Amino acid sequence: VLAAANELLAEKGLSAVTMRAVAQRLAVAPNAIYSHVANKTELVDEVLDAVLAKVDVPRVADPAEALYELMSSTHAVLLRHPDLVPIFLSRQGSRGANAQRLGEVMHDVLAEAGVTGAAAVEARRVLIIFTIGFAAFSGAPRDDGVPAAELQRHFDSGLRWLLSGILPK
Amino acid sequence: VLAAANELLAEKGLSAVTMRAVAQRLAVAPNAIYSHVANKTELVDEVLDAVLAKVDVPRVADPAEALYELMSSTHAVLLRHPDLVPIFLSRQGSRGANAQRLGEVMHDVLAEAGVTGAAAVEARRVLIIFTIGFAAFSGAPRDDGVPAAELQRHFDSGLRWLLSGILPK
DNA sequence: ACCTGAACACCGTTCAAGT
DNA sequence: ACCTGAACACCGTTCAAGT
Repeated sequence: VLAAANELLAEKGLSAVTMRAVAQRLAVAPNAIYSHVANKTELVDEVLDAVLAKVDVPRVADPAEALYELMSSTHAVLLRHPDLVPIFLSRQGSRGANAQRLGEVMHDVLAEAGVTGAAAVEARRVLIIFTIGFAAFSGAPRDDGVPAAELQRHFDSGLRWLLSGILPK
Repeated sequence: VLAAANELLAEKGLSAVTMRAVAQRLAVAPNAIYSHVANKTELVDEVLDAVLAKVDVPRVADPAEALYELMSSTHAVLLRHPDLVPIFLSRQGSRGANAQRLGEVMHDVLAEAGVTGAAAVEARRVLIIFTIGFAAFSGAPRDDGVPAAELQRHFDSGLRWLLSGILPK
């Protein structure tokens, strides 16, 4: 079921992931899906978390650089699924297993950099929101002519600004 | 038509803004709406821009403080329409008249602060995305117990970090 | 445990026709 | 210019029933 949903996502985007389409792909009646998943929200949540599995966890010594790479990798993965990103943003609350794993990685790296406690929670939240938010914006269908490379540079700048605000000097 | 759509939004949220519901409120057949609007996307775009009319444009001398207040006001307005925000983020490209007006205000204030040209475009984009992104996250239905005041503080911190990165020292 | 058939209460949109 | 009636091609979800 989850596999079928992910295939549909990869092939035809989020709007093609309907209960009925998933059922059809499995050569089964539409309502049969409800034997495996409570409702569409739950299905989508699982699909979302599956995407996060593709984020690379960096292994570099410098914590500032590790954070930079972690957020860049997340940004890149999200850009490959533009239609998912807005839903990501509205659902976010460390739901899935992969989301939680990434949250812990961030926590550890921040601790290495000397940021702990409430400051770490704050830093993590700001970085996550900035990253997902930027991906949502950049991945949207563009009617203006802004090139992807420029958006990428702006993401970089913003990320650096935040990191230099977050990390102790 | 637009008025009916905005009423529905205010009363019952975005999901209640359907072509059929708007038609019903006007005591008219569903397809009659298509005499006044090309499709649902166009309707929603107009509803979105109407919301932006509520943002206060600050008139304080210090450009740093003006930017802070402008973004805070935008954030506050967006938080009053949580279900709209994800769509905002995915549609953003200076579409509506109000969005454009706010963009120009930001441009002017940045110029006062000595930020012009490509740097101004970059700063504007980063600030807008951060603000909308944070509103999208904060406005989402919370299953975790994070209090609104804490999210507000984190928005503030992030905004200050960005501003100190953006503005010349 | 997993599936089907049938139905309910919806969507956005189009087309031809009326005034 | 603005509306209607009727239809098309969809949705998510539920319920009773079958294996």
